[in-house]
Amino acid sequence: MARPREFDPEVAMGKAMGLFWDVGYEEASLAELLTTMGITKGSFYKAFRDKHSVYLAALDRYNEKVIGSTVLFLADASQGPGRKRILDLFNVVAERAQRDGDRLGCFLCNALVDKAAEGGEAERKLQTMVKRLETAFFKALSEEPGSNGTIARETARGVLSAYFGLHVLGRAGLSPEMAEDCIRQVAWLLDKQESRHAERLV
Amino acid sequence: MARPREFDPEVAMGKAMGLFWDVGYEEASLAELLTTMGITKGSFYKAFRDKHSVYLAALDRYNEKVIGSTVLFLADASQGPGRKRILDLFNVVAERAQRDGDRLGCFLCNALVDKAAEGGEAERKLQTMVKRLETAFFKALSEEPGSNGTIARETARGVLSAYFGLHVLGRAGLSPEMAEDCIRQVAWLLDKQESRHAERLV
DNA sequence: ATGGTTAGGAACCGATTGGTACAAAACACA
DNA sequence: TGTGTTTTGTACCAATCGGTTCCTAACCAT
Repeated sequence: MARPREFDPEVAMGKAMGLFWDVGYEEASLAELLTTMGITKGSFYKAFRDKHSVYLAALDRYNEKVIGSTVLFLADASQGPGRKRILDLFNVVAERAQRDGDRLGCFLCNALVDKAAEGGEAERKLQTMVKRLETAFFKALSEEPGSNGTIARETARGVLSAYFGLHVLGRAGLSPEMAEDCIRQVAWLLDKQESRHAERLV
Repeated sequence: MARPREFDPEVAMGKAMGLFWDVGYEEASLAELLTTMGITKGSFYKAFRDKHSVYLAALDRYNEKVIGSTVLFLADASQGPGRKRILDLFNVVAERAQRDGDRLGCFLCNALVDKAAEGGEAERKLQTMVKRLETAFFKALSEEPGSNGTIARETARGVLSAYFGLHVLGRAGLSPEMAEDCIRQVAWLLDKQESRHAERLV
């Protein structure tokens, strides 16, 4: 009994997330946001509250879609052992960073550095996402029999920081050799954890 | 034979660097920049070109002062072996990140993520800074007799990515346990390199 | 066809953006 | 004490910021 929307709020939010992901909160002007969403001001303010709430929603969306699928991948035993899944993830990240024109990096990582997040609701969202990633790594590392929780936790955190580090390096243009070497170090961390577990089993 | 400056451009630039470091380029409005520099518009535009050139100068200053002293520290053999110097550096970073109110992180890391850098002169500056840090780690790792260049290079790059990763985690509020675990992983990477060198000496 | 209801778009808002113009103020030198 | 030169502060600028208002267009139900 009224005029229907001409756009899909879901896909518009997707576009919005892409922009915030790419350029951050402040750098994304409302005008730019509107053109990338493909709607005009009227529709925007009818459908959403304001720019900031769209940013928060974009963070939620990233949590659901991107973090969600990486967590799923890290938990998917059909993809091989935990060690392999983690390395595969890193390889995907490195490959994407090397595709030219693709300097998105990781929205979570970018937003952590972006000052827009500080203090408010955004910061809490970011912290829960960090926690989610950490425990995803942890679980992938804990699945082997004989694994030790403390050791797996340590390793997971080291892997997490390497994960963010690789993304940061990706923002500056990541050479294939650099990427390869970074990933090799992660592989060492994983090997180290395996051998420490083995020691405990003796 | 004319009116002298009432401010020291050197210290004003220092304040400017602090602001850009803290909040990034876009987020630092000219008005905010002026108040933190302690000068007014007239003096600003007489002494400097514009906001962007001050940003570039701030990057240069960071390169000279902060990166410079880090590189010096990493090269200072009187501070103990290379392995210890690297771990000491990481501990300093972690401690600073845990002091509350101190969420600066690393200007280089922040600027890499900040979209303001992309494409222009800023990006080149950032890339040279990254390279400088990498070779500083590399040299610290290469000083031991019997060390292998390829292995040291790999390790240096892994350490570099962990370095950035720790800074990113610091922006989100770094718990002491998280910091401890991250640093322990770096220690493992360094141990790994030592044992690989030892193997080659057999 | 028509009335009720909502979306869309453009005009408009005050505030703020980075930057310029210019007059007054403060010094060095004569 | 002038006088020339530079800094300083203020007034001003167009452009853009995020956001509101309001009228028209478009749809559904009757």
